Amino acid sequence: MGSAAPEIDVMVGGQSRRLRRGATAREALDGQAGPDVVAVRVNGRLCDLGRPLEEDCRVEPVSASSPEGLAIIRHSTAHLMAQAVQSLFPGTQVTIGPTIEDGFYYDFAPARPFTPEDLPRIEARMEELARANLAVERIEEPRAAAIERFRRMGEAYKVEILAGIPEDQVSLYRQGEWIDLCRGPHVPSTGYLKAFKLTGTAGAYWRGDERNPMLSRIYGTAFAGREALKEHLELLELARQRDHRRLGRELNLFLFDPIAPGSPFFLPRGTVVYNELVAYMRRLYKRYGYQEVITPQLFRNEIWRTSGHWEMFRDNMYATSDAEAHGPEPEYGFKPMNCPGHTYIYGAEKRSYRDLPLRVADFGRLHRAERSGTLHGLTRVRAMSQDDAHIFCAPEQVAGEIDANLKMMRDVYQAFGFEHIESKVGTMPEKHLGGEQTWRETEAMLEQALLRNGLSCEINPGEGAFYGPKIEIYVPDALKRRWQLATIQLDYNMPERFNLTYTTSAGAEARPVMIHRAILGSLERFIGVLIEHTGGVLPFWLAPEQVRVLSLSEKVEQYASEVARLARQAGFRAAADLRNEKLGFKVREAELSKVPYMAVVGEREMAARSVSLRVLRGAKSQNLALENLLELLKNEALPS
RNA sequence: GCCCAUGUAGCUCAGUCGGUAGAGCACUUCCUUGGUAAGGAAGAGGUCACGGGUUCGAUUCCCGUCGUGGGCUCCA
Repeated sequence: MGSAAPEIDVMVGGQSRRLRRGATAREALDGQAGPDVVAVRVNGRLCDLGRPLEEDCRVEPVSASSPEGLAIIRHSTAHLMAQAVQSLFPGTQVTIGPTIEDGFYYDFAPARPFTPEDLPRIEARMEELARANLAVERIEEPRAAAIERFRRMGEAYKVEILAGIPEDQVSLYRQGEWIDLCRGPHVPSTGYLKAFKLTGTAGAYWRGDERNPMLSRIYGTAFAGREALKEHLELLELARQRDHRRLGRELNLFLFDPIAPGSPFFLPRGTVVYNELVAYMRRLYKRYGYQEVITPQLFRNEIWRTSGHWEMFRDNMYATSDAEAHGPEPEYGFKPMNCPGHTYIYGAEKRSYRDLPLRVADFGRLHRAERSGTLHGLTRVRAMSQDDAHIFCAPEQVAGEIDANLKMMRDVYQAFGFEHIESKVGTMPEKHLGGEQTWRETEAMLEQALLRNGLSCEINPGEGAFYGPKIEIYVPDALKRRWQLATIQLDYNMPERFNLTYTTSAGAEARPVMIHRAILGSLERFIGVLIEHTGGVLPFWLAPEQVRVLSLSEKVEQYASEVARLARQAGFRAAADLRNEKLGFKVREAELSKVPYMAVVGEREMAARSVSLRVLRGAKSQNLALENLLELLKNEALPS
């Protein structure tokens, strides 16, 4: 093009303006940039407010409360934190500091790791720097110059990052004396950062690789205003109160003891929930044509060698020997999955196409040697059961089976009130069996299945199982945290390794396909998620105690016992609280134990053979004749 | 497994600048027989996670082990 014209056309808010070339985005907005505008989009690309405009373009303001604006605020707050850290702890190197879902972090290589006590100091320095309202200035310079600059500053990690950047020109951001390599954009000055909070410290490997040095990470969050920050912190507090580990103890559902790390003890109440979930799945299995089996816990290692677990999954397995063992090598492995065992059931008979699809379900107990640092309540355990099943089918039946599974999954999640599920396809991991060709084909089949069923389909690279790609279903709980529960995995390897065959209608020998699937996932994790989703207020059909009869005085003890007995005889889990306590006390305890129905009986009720029924979290009570009470309970729906 | 923090009664937590510990709730007994979220009193309950070290003396300081919590990594 020829020599640049001195003026350019800039579209702002639907109006075109002539501006001199090199005018800043802020000038283009001309007063439309209120105090909550933190950046702009120039032809759709996010830029600093101070960005000079070099050609005809469209400029739109980005407000602090928009998702992009919020991300910019958080990113700038990460910089502010790094500046504070380096001024308080000279010699600390910076590495990276991205924004994350509800905040940001910055990883440092400090002289000593940070502790929680350091956070208030850092926060105070951040406040100072924000009050100083330092201008945030973008600098562009050649990559070589930047490398030299950071080398002189002693920032080895930044030099390493720069070495991996392909562009010749890089951007830096300066606020006060402090400077950092960054793509931007950022807020115009530190005074824009008004609402932030440092939330924790953690160790984190450089570039997420455990072979690299451990860095020291500080997490924080930031919002456009103090009000939004406060709301966020309140949500965190709410999440803390709903923590399933806390509720599990308070509601007497389960306990953990150091005697068996990562392995829950389900107490009588928790066991009711557990068993009701299994009963529910069994009803679905009947409808969807599954057969349940019980298989061994401990297998000779031969099975794990054949399945590939010995090669791919050994780190996660417990092994043992029996009394006759001679060498030091363990001869048996506890099953971490049910699939290899199920291949023996398949292979125990000569199979024909008429047997397929063969759907084999198993609630068997699994053990996995999870690393100690990963254990977390019920959501990450070493001993668990899954609503596991393996479908052996002909290749042409795969699509139909996956569809049926996705349908069953929807039934289940609807029953628990989980909405807005998210689905992904986990693709070939580094450690895998089989050829890449098959992997790519089966990955495509799963993607198509999701799309066909109107589900979203993100790719989760390298997250498949070692024997095949998988559909992962994530469910958000009431506090918008996402958990992976269901999975559908497509496997062409296991049938091959165990040499499974069937006779086709044409009389030929063919190889079946194996589909591994679970809907609740592990019962342990599901119960944990369900507790957090419901805050411990489980649906009636899962409630460990469905009705509690509260006696008002000794005079009605017998009648109270009778009411509870009648409810039990009608098939409900009911108990009578006959203790020598006031009614208010008993009501409080029943409320805290989340019992769905409280039947209060005093002398009036005894005389009328009725109860005064109080519903959990309902202040009002209602007088009901005994028959009507039982009728009401019977109408409490089971999930379809 | 790695980094940081942490471990005191069943639970939630005080406390001991080194001289072997305390509250509330829960539990037991007694009094109270009470109408919809805590009636009163008394009692019992702890090798201060475990193992070493320093010290006249360690629950307290140091080291290690185990557990737990927040992350990293891994995964249902």
